[in-house]
Amino acid sequence: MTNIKDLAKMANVSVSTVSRVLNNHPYVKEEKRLAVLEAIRKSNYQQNINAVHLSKGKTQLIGVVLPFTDIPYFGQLLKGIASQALEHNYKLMLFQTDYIESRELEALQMLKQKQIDSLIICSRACEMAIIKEYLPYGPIVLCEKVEDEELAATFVNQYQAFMMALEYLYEKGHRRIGYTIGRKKGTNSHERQLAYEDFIKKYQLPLNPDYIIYGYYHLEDGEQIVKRIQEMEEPPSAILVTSDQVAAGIITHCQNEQISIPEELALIGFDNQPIARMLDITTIEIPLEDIGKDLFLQAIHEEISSIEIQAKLIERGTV
Amino acid sequence: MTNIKDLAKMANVSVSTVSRVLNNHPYVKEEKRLAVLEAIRKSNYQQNINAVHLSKGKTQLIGVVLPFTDIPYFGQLLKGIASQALEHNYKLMLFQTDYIESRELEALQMLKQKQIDSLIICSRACEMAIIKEYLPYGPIVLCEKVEDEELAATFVNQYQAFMMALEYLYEKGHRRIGYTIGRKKGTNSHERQLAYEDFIKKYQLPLNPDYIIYGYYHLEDGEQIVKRIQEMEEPPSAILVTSDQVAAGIITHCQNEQISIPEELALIGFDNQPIARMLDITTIEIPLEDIGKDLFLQAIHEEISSIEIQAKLIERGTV
DNA sequence: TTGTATGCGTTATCAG
DNA sequence: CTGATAACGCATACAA
Repeated sequence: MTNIKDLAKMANVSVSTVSRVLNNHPYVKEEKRLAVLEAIRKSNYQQNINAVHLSKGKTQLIGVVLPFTDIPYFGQLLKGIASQALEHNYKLMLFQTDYIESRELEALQMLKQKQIDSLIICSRACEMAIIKEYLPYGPIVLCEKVEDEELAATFVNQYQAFMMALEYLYEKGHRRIGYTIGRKKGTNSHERQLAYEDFIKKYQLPLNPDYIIYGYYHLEDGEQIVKRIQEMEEPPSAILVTSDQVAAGIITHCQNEQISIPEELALIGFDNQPIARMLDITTIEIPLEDIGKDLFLQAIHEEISSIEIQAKLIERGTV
Repeated sequence: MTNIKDLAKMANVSVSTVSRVLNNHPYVKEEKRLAVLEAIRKSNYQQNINAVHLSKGKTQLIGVVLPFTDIPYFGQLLKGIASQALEHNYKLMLFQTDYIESRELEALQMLKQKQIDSLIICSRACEMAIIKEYLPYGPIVLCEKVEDEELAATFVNQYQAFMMALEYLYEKGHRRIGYTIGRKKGTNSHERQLAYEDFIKKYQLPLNPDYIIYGYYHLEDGEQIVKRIQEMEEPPSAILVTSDQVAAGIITHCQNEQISIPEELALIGFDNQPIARMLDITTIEIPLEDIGKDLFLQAIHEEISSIEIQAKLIERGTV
């Protein structure tokens, strides 16, 4: 492998000049520049990027932490992130965590080790306090509401989104309303729960703990959910499903079971994924790809900002 | 940031000894080891991984090239790859290409620049010849049938899989059989086409070019496909759909259009994704996660191997 | 078992 | 505009 030293020799200049040419610095006589370029051409020179990284202390690499890669929600987020990474000449380092804390720590560690310049955490299992410990080592961007001034974030106002959906169902006459959610933990889940509780209180509805159904992420989970609902003494007349995928699963299973939607069970999905349009699912639109883009931009910019995204209700046929 | 030099001073040893402790080398007196460990503890030392990379000429990073991140097919492949990466202490660098050649080249470039140790190409747009040029710089693993001895690959025998599906449809009495596919280009597509042509020839069926429908990847594409079929003078009685996602889309749209499956249109999906089980889709099972694992293992092993995966027909209700 | 010296390939500083 | 030379932080051959 030829290096800049070799190039310098070939072009009869110093390594500094070679470096200048390589980095498009001004103040290089055209003549020497051409000589260097010629040497590069002839030698099939290839920059060793690790040396650049070491020397500069930067890697042009952004870490992306997400629990699952095979869930469309994260796939779309990733798509947005990747599109901007490409545009800004950054590369992505992927950390698929399965919500296992140690894996999230590994990603944070990479930040500390300077293998990545900043870290985007799409969803996390570990404590916020731990994350904050790593702030000195580089920007960290989250995809959830965060009160801390030191942390950048792009997030959906989940409280408002949830409340909007609940109010809509109430307007439509529903009084027994439940919701399904991926996991109980997490800021987003918490925000939603708050909205739910406030809603319940506002209209003085009974709080039935069975109506909060969690642990489901996938299309195929719809079956389980429907089963659980069917087993209830007083099943909900409507449910908020925090993923269109799961909503689609529920609908499909209901068809098999001859449960008519929305008559017997109304539902509102989340995200407005293609499948929602397809199955005519009333849903809360969340611009995941755009959020991904914002997340990336925040990861490479110095200023710490907090971007709140408003969700939108899309009325279709499941309510 | 403290470095090994500082540690050496603190522990009253040489940098080599520090390095040895860091890398668990033998031949270090317990006493000195403890001194170093203590220094590490006290100093909040953090190894600069870029320096390690430069020094070693390796990065413990594997590149993954794939066109889309929001298609379950690739999500599952990625899941398998990621699981093994984790197990073997490698990190992943993601290249989302949208089948744009220049992006694939970028990934290959990274290999040349030694930013990644090897490259897994899940699907490609560029010529094989180009890929082969980069072979000197590190292992390249493909996810398609490849005759070249220098290239590692894990792939599904698409010809056999396709033929199996076609024969099954023939047995069931179908004579007008079409298929939908993501793109016309690509080894996998080619293999499938070969199988299709051989099948047509074998049973002396008419070759209707309209029956080969390409350009569709997503669930929501089902609508388009059904429309195209409906517009045909002599529509196929059965189609092979090379993605369960698309198959699901077709089924959903057929329900809206009151087209009964399998009576009016039979179909066989591909991959055996959760959605296939859900919608009771007859499909060709492809163990994507396992393939992903194999791809990764090939990427880190020296020996070049070629692993052929057999697909399996799963009989359900759409034929 | 330990330390010295050198190399890894670049960038950056500073003097000219 | 150009070139020496010192970082960057670590690994390792070699000597002891």
